[in-house]
Amino acid sequence: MTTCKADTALEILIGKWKHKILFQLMTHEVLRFNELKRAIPGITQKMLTSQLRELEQNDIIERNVYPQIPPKVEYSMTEYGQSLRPILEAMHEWGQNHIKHLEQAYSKAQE
Amino acid sequence: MTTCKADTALEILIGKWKHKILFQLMTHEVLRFNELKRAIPGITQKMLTSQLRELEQNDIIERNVYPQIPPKVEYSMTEYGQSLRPILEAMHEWGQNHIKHLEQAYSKAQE
DNA sequence: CGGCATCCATGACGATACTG
DNA sequence: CAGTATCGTCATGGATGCCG
Repeated sequence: MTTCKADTALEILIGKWKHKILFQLMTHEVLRFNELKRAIPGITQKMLTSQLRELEQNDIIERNVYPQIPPKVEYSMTEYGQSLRPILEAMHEWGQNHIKHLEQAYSKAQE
Repeated sequence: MTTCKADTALEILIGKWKHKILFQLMTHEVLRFNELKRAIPGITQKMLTSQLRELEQNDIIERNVYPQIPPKVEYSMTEYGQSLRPILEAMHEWGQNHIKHLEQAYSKAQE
């Protein structure tokens, strides 16, 4: 416990977009490339592609290519990827609470 | 739940060092500047200082200055900061498991 | 549709030196 | 002891254009 292995988890979640991608895939089961792109405002194709590749390499998500024209590629979480769910949800919850916390701190500063 | 507030939590944890600092403070209650520096190999003074400042601004840690020569500054987690503990621990645990997962994937690749 | 290749800006991070 | 201050770097992320 003296050494910190949270690095490993953070390495996978870090990046401006990865957790957002995972959130979409946690709530949608299966999504196509452009569905993800639409669901995540501001992300560029390049970023979406690279982040998906990294998540795929880490066995967090699965990439399914349908060899047809026009191409169709579906992304979904792997069973292993599901193990991240509690962490993501905990962070999500904590984040929401933190916003309240900030508001409280702000109103106290106004007194 | 459609929007992802995990951002907020990640913003606080992101950075190469913040989670390591928090881990030390989670396991040690109170630490002085140089104690932290020694406990986290590779970190520079500049990084330690800046990361501590950011955590302090987010009300995660507390900074206690003893006005004396030589100076003495102690850092500890705030009560609010303790709310991050479950997340850090979950990530730590997940990280350890992930290492095993990688080893399994590797040995399978060898078959 | 779902990419990849290229170029470019920014800022996170680091090395080093100095200070009350 | 616990910091600033300054400067340099390199990776991350972003904009754009082309392709099967």
